[in-house]
Amino acid sequence: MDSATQILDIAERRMRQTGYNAVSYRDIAAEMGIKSASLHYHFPRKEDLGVALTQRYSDNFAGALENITSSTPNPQDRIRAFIDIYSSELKRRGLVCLCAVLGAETDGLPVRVSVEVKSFFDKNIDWLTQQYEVLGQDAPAKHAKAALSLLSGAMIVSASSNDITIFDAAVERLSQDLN
Amino acid sequence: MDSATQILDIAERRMRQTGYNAVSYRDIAAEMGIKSASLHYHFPRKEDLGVALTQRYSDNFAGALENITSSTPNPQDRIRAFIDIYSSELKRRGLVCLCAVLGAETDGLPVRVSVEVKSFFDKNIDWLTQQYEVLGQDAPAKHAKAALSLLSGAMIVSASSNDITIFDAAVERLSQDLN
DNA sequence: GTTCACCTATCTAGTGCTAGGTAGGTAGCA
DNA sequence: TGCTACCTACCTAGCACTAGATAGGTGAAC
Repeated sequence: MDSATQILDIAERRMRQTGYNAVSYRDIAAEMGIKSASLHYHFPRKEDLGVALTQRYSDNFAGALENITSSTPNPQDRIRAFIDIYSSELKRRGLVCLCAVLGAETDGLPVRVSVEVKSFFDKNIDWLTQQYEVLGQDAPAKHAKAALSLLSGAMIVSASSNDITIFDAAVERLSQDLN
Repeated sequence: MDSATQILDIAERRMRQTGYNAVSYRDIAAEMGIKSASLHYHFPRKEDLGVALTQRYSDNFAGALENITSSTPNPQDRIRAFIDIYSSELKRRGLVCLCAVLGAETDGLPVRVSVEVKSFFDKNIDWLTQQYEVLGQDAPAKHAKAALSLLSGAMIVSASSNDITIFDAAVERLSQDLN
């Protein structure tokens, strides 16, 4: 596999577990079996790694949303598919959304990284707003903001408490709107 | 003011903005106008500071919940008062709940600190569960878990996006259950 | 005259980051 | 084909700096 991709994969997993500042080039390099100096060949500064990471994450997510939009006509099913993205990541890999984690330490991030995080939230809210609009919800934007907040918070509290029933309760709550 | 209290105050504010790992003894000491070595007199290890911080935060919160319980008979009003605690901190001081922030970086915290964070969430959920139970909600525990998740996530997303309407949407959503 | 709250000075470990080097591969050209 | 030039992806070595942490000293307050 491509080294840059491997670096991003490892950094992403670690940052989703511990946050941005707890992850070091040395840790990543050690896991890869190379020297930390070599990481700077691919990502000159840690900030560059952070930006590449959040952009890739955001792009992948946007792609997934496009797939849902084109393959799923029903807005209820679309929202269920949206929830499933977060759900499967948490249940299969035990990982919280990267941007939810980084969002919690916003003021401790390089500005370029926090800008990407904010942009990720924007895109999510916009997409959800569209779905709730089609669904005929009054105040679809409010619904979207609350839905994203609920999912983000549920991942964090659930992972931190090591209690998946917290996340499940949040999903159940969101699903009730769809009937 | 007592130095230990002052240290805790500064550390709390900074950690609620940037997370645990981005806060250093030097930063805190500089803001106080003393040397970083002096901090170790009050809190020998950073882990000790983290534990004291989360315990104080958790105790203060538990006290506030007791006050609400004894002074407010109506469960609807109790939940509104609960929401107001988070709301006023975010709106007046721009600060996210300490444990929501630390919860996001759980695996990057000293274990004793993450245990306190988990305990904070437990207490919140227990108290909310009681209120929803009195309210006659079916599945009060699920309601409580979703409510805490929603508030925690809304603080993070709202602060990170610098958009208070996100938090407001969450509060509105929670308030609708109470009518 | 002991305790308290701080200091100076220093340590070890670890951070991001850079300089300079090199093995092995690729492309252009005589 | 063989030579030259360049590139990729690492390496060793070490820089400057910051982290938390410690030992031992000082002056004021009780």
